[in-house]
Amino acid sequence: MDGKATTARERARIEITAEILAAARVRLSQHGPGQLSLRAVSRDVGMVSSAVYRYFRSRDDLLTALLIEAYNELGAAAEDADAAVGNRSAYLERWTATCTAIRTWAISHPGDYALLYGSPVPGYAAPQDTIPAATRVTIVLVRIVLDAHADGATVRPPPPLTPKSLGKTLAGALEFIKTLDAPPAAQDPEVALHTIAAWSAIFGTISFELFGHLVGSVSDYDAYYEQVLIRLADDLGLA
Amino acid sequence: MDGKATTARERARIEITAEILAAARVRLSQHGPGQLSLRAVSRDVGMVSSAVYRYFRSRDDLLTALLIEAYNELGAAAEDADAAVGNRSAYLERWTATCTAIRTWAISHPGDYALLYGSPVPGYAAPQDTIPAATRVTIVLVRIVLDAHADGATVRPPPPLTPKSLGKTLAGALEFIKTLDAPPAAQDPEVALHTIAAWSAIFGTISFELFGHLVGSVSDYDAYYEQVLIRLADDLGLA
DNA sequence: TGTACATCAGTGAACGCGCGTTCACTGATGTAC
DNA sequence: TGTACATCAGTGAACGCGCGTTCACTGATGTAC
Repeated sequence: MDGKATTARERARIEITAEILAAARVRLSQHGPGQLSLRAVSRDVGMVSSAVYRYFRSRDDLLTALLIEAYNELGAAAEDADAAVGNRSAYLERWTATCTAIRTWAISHPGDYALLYGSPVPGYAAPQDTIPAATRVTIVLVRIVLDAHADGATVRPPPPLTPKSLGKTLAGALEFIKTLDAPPAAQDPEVALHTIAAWSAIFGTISFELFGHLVGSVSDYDAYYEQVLIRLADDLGLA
Repeated sequence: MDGKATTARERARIEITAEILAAARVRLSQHGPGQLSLRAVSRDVGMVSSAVYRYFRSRDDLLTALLIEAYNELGAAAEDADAAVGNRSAYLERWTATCTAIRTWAISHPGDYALLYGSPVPGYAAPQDTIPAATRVTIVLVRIVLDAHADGATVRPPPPLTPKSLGKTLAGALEFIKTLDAPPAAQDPEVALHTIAAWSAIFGTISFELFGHLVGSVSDYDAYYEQVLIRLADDLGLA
C-alpha cells in the first residue's frame, strides 16, 4: 500500500465518491439546497440510499464535501480570472475580471451559490474544514487590493467620525492581511474596512440579483453589475 | 354586515388568525425558515393541523402572510427610526438611524430576515401581494437620498467608463424614484446606481454578519456596521 | 322570545409521500500462505 | 498457481419520523321567521 499500486477497489472508491458528489452538485444546481437529500442523490446516481453510507458517514458529511467542492470551484474561477490578466498592474481590470467571474459562476450554479451564501441549512453547522476553501475567493479579491496599494493606490481619507478603535474591530482582518504579505501601506484599518465592505457589497449585489430583489429596478444585470464594480474599484483606489 | 357590528365569530376569526401568524413568527425567529411547517405552527398554537386550513388555504398562503407581516414590521421599524430624527436635514443622521434600525430588526428576527433576504424557500414563489410591504423599507432609504439631493447633495462624478445606456439599465428604478416625487437633481442614473448599490450593500453586510461570513475578520459588528454606513453615506453625498 | 335551519370552527383519522439511518444479507475483490 | 479466509461494496427491507392535505364528523354560533 505504498500509494503507487492502487487496487481496482481503491480506484473504484475514488471514482464513485466523485460520481456521488457530481450528482449532488447537479441536483443542487437544478433544484436548490432545499431539495438536496441523501436519498435523492443516491437515486440520481443509481444506487440504493444505504450504499451512499459506504462513501459518506452521514448527510452532513456529504454536505461538507459539497461545500468544500463548491467553494473550491468558485475560488478557482476567481483565481483563473485574475491570473488571466496579463498586465499585473492593471488593478481595475483584475478586479473587474475577478468579480465578473464570481458572478458568472454564481449565475451558472445558483443552487451552490445559495448553499454557500444564502441562509444556512437548518440543523447543519459547517465544520472548520470548509474554511480554507471558503477563503480562496476572498484572498483573490484582497490580493488585488493589496497589490494596488503596494503600488501607490490610496483610499479616500475617512470621514471625521472614525474611532481609534477601528483597528481593534478589524483585528482579525488585519491579521489575515498580514498573512498575505501585505505592504505596509495596506496594513491600515481604513483599507481593511473598504475591502471587507466591498467584498460584502459584491456578494450582496449578486444575492439581490439571484434572490429576486432587483426585479423591477434593474433591467440589465450585466451592465448594472459592471457599473457597481467600477464604483467599488474607484472606492478602493484601484485603477 | 356593515362592518360595525362584528359578531363573536368574526372577532374570534381575526384573533385566531393573528395568533397563528404570531406563533409562526415565533417559530421562525427561533428555528429559521427551514423548520417552519404548517403542522409545527398548529402544534405551537394548540390546534390540530387540519384546523389551520380554516384560516389559511395552504402552507403557501401562510408563508405569504408571514412574508407580508415581516416586511411590514421591518418597514415600520425603518420608518419609525427615520421619523424620530427631528432635524429632517440631518441626512447622515437619518441614514444612520434607519440603517441601524434595519440591522437591529434583522438581528432580533434572524429567522424572518433569512426568510426575506436569504435563499428563496424551495417550491414557493412570492406572489405580487408582497411587493408593497417589501418596498416600504426601500422607500425609507431612497427618500433620505432624495431629500438630501433636493438639498444640494451630490454624488461624486462617475468614472470615465459610464455608458450612455445606464439610464435604460436602471429605467425601473428611475421610474420608481419619480413615483416618490424625486427632485430633478436626483433623477439621475448615477444617483440611482449609487442608491441601489448602497441598498444591496446594506443587506449584503447584514447577511454576511448573520450568515457567518465575517467570523474571524470582524470582532465588533456594531462598530463595523456603523463605519460601513458612514462610508456609504459619504458615497451617497449625505452629510 | 323561541324555534328551525344554516353556517362555520375544530376534531381525529387517514392518504401518500420523502426523509436519514440501521442492519443482516450476498457476492465480488483482495490477501496470506 | 491455487486455496482459504478477510475485507468491503452494494442490496433490500425496515425503523420512526414529519410533512401537506383531505374528509366525514360533532358541536357551537349565527340567522330568519
